[in-house]
Amino acid sequence: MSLAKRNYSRGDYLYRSGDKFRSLYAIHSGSFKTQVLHDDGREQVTGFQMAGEIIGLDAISTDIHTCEAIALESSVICEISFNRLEALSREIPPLQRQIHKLMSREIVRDQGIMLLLGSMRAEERLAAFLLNLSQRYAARGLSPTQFNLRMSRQEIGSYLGLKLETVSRAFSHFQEAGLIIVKIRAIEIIDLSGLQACLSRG
Amino acid sequence: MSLAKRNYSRGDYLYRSGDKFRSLYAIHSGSFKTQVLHDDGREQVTGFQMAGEIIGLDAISTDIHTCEAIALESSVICEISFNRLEALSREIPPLQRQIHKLMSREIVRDQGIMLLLGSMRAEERLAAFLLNLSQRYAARGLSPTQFNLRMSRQEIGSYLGLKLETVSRAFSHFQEAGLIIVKIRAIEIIDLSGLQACLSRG
DNA sequence: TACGTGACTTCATCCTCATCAACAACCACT
DNA sequence: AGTGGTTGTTGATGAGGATGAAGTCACGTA
Repeated sequence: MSLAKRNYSRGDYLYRSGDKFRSLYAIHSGSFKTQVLHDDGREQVTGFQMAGEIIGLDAISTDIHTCEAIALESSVICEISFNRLEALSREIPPLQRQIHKLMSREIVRDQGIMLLLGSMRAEERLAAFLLNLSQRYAARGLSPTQFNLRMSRQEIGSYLGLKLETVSRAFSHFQEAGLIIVKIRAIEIIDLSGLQACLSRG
Repeated sequence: MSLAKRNYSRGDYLYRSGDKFRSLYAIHSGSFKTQVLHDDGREQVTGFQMAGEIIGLDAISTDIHTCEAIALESSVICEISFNRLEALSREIPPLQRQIHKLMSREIVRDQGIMLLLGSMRAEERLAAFLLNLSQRYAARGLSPTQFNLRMSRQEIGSYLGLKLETVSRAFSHFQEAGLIIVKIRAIEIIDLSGLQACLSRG
């Protein structure tokens, strides 16, 4: 297994749309965003990935990357040769199953975002976003209620289908409502269940 | 390989959210919609599938179906045992590669919809939808410019993140602009490149 | 200290799309 | 034909979020 580690700084591309597909990338530390580009220049952030997650699954389909991945901070990446991974997985059924689960999980995640983009309003989207981050930090043994955002308001907006001003206003509104405390990129969640209620209230 | 064929009528469930995962389903003829449900009752159509396409990939992740699939018309389904498919694919590398491509293609498709939902306006969304259908009918040897919609305005709206009234208006507007002719569910595309222009114009 | 820059917030205004409601077309069943 | 139910069209109105511009804050540099 080729497991070469490589460093990336904020803004570095891990791969670009159109690049030939060779490997999957496991985030060893740090975080990335992935985004797709439209002909007319519009871009849509399709996900934020953090340590322990795998990027590059989109490219298996055509052997060409269809989106691009950019480091949000200093990060370390393990490159995984896909040919070797496929070969290995033929000999190790549990590995095969893991790969399938990994890809399926990505499909389920995307469906959740479609639900969010298709039928939630601005503040529900932001609440869902914060709760998702909270869960993922918790799953890594970090605080689920205090963390620093790695991405800008603009990037959050692109991910959630909103303009950055709307994101900014929703943050302010949550703060006024006593749900969170926002200091630019430092977030403290005061009332987790209040945020959850924000979601189910429709 | 268990390839039992089964018939479904309009409205029949192929599987429901929460069902145990056992098989993938290949659509032999007919068409389906898949949708996810939200706690508060909201639902979001995540895709329309037609003959030759595979449904059920979402369930591999947790062994539980996370969305539901419903027949849009009389349809025939081939059920494919996933355990046997995995076993076979260990012996037939090209099959393994096909499965990976299939799942990756689904991820790419979802990213396209995220782009649509996150950054396009109503008429662009409908144009993208019609062009996508057109391509898929063409790929099946059917007319890319004349076809019958299998789904209601409500279902199109749910898929595109719009209300059915907005969908209806967008259809009327395209017709006034001479791009298409709409007779309820019968669509004729008059000006394909005009529809494409509708997209890139932003 | 002064200046410049980039990221975030706030405000006033405008536009798109959702909402509510009335109506028309079509189907299945009497 | 008559009836009710479902689906689609159209119009008037309003709300949510986009837009554009200006203001604030933190930080780096001279």
